Amino acid sequence: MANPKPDCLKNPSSNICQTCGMKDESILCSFPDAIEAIQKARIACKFKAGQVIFYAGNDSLGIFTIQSGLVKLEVTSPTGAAHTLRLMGPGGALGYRSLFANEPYHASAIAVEDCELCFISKADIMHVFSKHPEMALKLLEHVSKDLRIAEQKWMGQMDKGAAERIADALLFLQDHFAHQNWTRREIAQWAGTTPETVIRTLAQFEKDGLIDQTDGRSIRIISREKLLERISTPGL
Amino acid sequence: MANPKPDCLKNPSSNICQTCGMKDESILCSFPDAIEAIQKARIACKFKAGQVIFYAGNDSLGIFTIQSGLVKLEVTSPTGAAHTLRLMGPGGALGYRSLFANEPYHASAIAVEDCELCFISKADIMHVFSKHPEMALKLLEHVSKDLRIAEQKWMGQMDKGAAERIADALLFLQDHFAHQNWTRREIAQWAGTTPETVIRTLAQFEKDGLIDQTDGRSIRIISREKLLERISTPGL
DNA sequence: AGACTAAGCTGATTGCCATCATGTTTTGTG
DNA sequence: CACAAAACATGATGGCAATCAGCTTAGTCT
Repeated sequence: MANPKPDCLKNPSSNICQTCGMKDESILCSFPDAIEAIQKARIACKFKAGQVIFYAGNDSLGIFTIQSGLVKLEVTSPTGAAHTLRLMGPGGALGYRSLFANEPYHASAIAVEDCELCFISKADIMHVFSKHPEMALKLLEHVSKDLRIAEQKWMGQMDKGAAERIADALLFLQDHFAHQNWTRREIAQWAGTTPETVIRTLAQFEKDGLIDQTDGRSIRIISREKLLERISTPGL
Repeated sequence: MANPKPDCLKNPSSNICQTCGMKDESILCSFPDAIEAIQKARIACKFKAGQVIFYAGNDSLGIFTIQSGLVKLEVTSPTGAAHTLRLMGPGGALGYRSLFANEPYHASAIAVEDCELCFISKADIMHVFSKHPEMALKLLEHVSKDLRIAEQKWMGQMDKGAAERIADALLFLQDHFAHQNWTRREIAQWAGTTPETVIRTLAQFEKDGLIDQTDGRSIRIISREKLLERISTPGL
């Protein structure tokens, strides 16, 4: 096969994966029939925290699935501010939007933690699709949900204050990702605000007994209920 | 066939359409083989400006394609502010995201102008898909592009000032939709701001010779170039 | 025509939050 | 251990845009 391979696969830290575990949660593995075909097509690669998996503007050569670790999709505005679009953990995937849209990446993918990925080339994906047409519908469902999530998060940002967005972010990050060491900057990039505002807001939350951050820099949520109250109180 | 039909089809203004013209641009008509099957499944319905085609929270029973007129997808925040998520004209479609995600609508669809739609039930869509698997890939491409557009517009809103977003809106609305009578309110809902701010900004644009609004309420763009300059000037 | 409603327009005010500046603590690396 | 770099924290300032209020114009209906 003469499939193009991303640069990362030529790095010394890469190696061919014959036996890497297949997570059931992965969007590519909903159909048992297709798993074997995908297994054969996978190529493993590893990234350290902070490394860039792909850059906005480049073409998508295939899909990365996440075996372990956390990855963020990030866009940088003309003014230089970075914002986190999506976060993906084990079982998630990267690069599928660009692949299916036949567009270049519109965001860069960056490893938040050390992580292990598997790469599946576009040709291999399409080959599996041709044998298992139901998979396209499954992916369609997945991307359609992504679209709702993006539009909802967007609208949420619009008419909420910074404190509400930060409370939102705290709950979301705790619920969906084990990773405990979120920096104030990372929270800010997810909540669409600045590190200073995050710091001030967290101090206020602590004063109000909603969270506890006396233990180093980690944030412990004391009262989910009160945090939830802060998120949307229509009339007040 | 015992397919569920939306309420609108029971209205007096609805009628069965046997011969309505099929637009080539429609996302459902990329495959000639499938057109005939879809033709048979279509049901026509009409809406007047301001009428609601479906409400957020309801389940998607199928897809509407737009024969003529303009439709907006709108969300209302807990505080009561309305924002326009997407705009669709002739050849566009409605309801497909919810359908494929198997989720309720997350936004309401409202006719901006009088319009003529055609409804195709979920069962009919799926039947066509099963015979033409390539169509699912085409839809996947379409939704993937929607996702990019949503994420890009969102990011654009984040770190642009109101004037930039309004300049953006003016150009976008002129380029993509013939409809000339955008109210200040509609522009505000698209640009993510308030009617007052739109009015003040337009007055400033007029003073600077970018637009002309002496003719009643319509907005004539004098200099696209200068408007574009306002949109993104990174360093300055 | 007159009345009523929606849209357009203007001014004054306020508050939120980004920005800048500065200092402190933590981390991690040779 | 030292030292640099990054993260955390806090204060002061200013600008932008939402909000509220009042008013004018346009459009519609009887």
